[in-house]
Amino acid sequence: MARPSTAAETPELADENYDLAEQVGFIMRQAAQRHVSIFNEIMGSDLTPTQWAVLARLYQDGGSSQNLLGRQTAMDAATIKGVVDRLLKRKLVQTKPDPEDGRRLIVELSPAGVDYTRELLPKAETVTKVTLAPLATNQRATLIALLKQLR
Amino acid sequence: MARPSTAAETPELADENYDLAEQVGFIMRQAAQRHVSIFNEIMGSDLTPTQWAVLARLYQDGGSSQNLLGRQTAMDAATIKGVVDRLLKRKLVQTKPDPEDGRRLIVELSPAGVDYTRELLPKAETVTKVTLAPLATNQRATLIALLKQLR
DNA sequence: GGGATATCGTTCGTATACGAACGAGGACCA
DNA sequence: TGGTCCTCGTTCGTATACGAACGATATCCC
Repeated sequence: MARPSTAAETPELADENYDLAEQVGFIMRQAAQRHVSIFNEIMGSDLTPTQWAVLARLYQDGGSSQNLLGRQTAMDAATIKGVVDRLLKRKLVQTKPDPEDGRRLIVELSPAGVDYTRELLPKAETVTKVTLAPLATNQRATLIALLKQLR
Repeated sequence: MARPSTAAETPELADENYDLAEQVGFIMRQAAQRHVSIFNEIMGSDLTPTQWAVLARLYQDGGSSQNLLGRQTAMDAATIKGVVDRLLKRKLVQTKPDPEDGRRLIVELSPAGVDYTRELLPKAETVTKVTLAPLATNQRATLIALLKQLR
């Protein structure tokens, strides 16, 4: 490892083997960036990956409370609120109070949201396909299995 | 796949096999979230993963122009500017104009930044270790090799 | 020399991400 | 019944992320 020009010359050899470019976190961030880039190309820039996650989850399993929806799509309460608000503004989603629990807000797809989601499903499948294109078929299953263990 | 309550009943069976929870992008986002969470626990909340990436890169290879530094740490020009600005405010980094190119701003570690980075190196190694802890040794190399193909 | 082209750093706007704090509502038990 | 504790949704502040546009500077090539 090269020394920075301003470094005092007391190299602790024990740490000289740290290479940023070899750390999982850094590599994973780059892979995720490429994925988002592919997503934007294919899905169009008017929908983000997190917004799509919400639509897809609601399409699969119907409405749920806002916080639960956030858990199902890997967003905390503050983040899911912003996403739902933006989907509400576009009328892809609608909300209503939960009659059984005064704290809860039920979020579900609007009819327009259902149509919109259904139209985008083939593109979403393409996103996954293109993202995994550099890998051989058996490698794709391996990668997904390994990533699942890191959740 | 369950139908959303507001869906018209015209299932296109071709798309019924899309499951959000099985898409690489979604799984990768969750794995990245866990990694960041581990990072924050170990490194302390006063430094972010991207800020660390900048410090580590400068420590390894010395100063470089701001945009090049961004490329090396996987950030675009707008993002790297914000990160450098915040590191400047903490005096972990210093800048100077490039005498050979009037457009360039050279960014390098300050002496305090060198010390700070060197102290954190062992913790950074721990972050990688803990992140990969759920995997067997041979699986770790496999995962990294696969992720590298997705950049 | 000078014009076309490219790069550099900056700024703006929008969208995640998430910690922290808050009030309202619900569950539980003494 | 009343108190304690938890969950829910909301808001604030900070930090990535990145597209788009801009002016300043370099480079290339006729």
